[in-house]
Amino acid sequence: MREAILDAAEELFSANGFRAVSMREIAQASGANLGSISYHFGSKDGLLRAIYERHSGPMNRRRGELLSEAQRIRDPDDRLAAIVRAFILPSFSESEGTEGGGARFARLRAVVMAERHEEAQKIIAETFNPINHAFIDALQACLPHLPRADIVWRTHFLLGAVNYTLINPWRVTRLSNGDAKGENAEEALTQIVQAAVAAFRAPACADAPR
Amino acid sequence: MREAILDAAEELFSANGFRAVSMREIAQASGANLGSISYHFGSKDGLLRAIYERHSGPMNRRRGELLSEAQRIRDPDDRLAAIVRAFILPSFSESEGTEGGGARFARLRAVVMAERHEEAQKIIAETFNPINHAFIDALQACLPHLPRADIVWRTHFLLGAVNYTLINPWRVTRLSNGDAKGENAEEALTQIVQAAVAAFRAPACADAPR
DNA sequence: TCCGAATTTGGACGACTGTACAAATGCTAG
DNA sequence: CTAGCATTTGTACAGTCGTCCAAATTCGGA
Repeated sequence: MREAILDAAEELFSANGFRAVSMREIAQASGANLGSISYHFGSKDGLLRAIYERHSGPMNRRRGELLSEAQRIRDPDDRLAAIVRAFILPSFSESEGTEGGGARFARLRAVVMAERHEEAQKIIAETFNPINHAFIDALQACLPHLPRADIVWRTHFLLGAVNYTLINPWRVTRLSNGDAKGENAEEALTQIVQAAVAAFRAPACADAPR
Repeated sequence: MREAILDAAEELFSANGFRAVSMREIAQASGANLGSISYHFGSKDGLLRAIYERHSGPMNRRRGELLSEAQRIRDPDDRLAAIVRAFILPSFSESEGTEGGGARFARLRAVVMAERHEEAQKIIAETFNPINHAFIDALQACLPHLPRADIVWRTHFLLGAVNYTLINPWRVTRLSNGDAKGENAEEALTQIVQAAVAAFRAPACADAPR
């Protein structure tokens, strides 16, 4: 039952946000009793924490593997693209870790992050800061001329683009009159990698003419 | 009093999200009575709509001016940078329209957008689609070789980067150990323009090698 | 089979939510 | 001054919320 609750909660949170979903909705969707959720997770925050704990391990392991795989590439240009891809791939892949949906968990993180929920902010920082720094280091190695601050800014933008796409997949579809398909993970991935690599290759901000 | 309520609601919504803020908090923060809010705006959704109506006019007029100003630039490269700047400048400028805070309203939009609130989604689409298309057209004129779908994708990423920065200004500060300052609007603006211009100049995705 | 631990159940709790409305007040035009 | 409209006030309502708990149930090992 514990797993069913986690599944349902994850699905509902990722679709509607943390605050908007009630414990009773989760209970109904999972077929569990309201009290059972309290029994297993103590509180609503505890439930959220459990969701994070279920995913963060496998996800970060996966990202670590992809990163070190990418770092083995000799050519710096190819390497840069591979690192960017490794950085965001798990957020778009359907199956990951425990069960079907690294994308679902990524969408959950994006939505919860936007809600500025204190507990979540803390969990996210704890869980993702180390691996984020590893990626920044890898990018710095590809772009030795670039100040670290600029790299941080651009990874930040990259994450923002990913999150925005995950939160509103249909937006790009509607804005292009169906020409671009935002719900297509493959297309989103190639588009974002293409754009991000170019952004990383841009000259440093300090060097830019005003 | 009406104005005070709008001010307080805007501040609270932009800081904590729509659902997380109660009518009573708004009443207390604005010094108004709970019933007065219902009297002036009918409902909580009505209040949100009033906030949008207060800002969207001046903001879109401003963006339109900045856009046509940018479009007068001859050199396509300079023009591209100017258009990108015009696209996002109102989201970072402190004073705009009625009173102090285009940034506040932009943050509100970002937060509310992430909450997937139906009413808000509708208002945003109505209000911002036309001007968004105008910007896409202007970008297309700078980049005639690029498929329109790619341009839509990249403006989408641009918006995601802007929103993410507005929602979590401190993130980039913490991630760079204070080297980059996310709360500094000036710095954020130059960094994002630099990155976005490079992204727009990237070759089309269809032409990219796999 | 039976005991004890783990889990599920249904209901209750107080706190909080958005909304509605009559009564009181403020204010302006005649 | 006063009639009439605009606004504010206080309160009540019907729900929903997260949390808690005693009783009932399930289940695995001795």
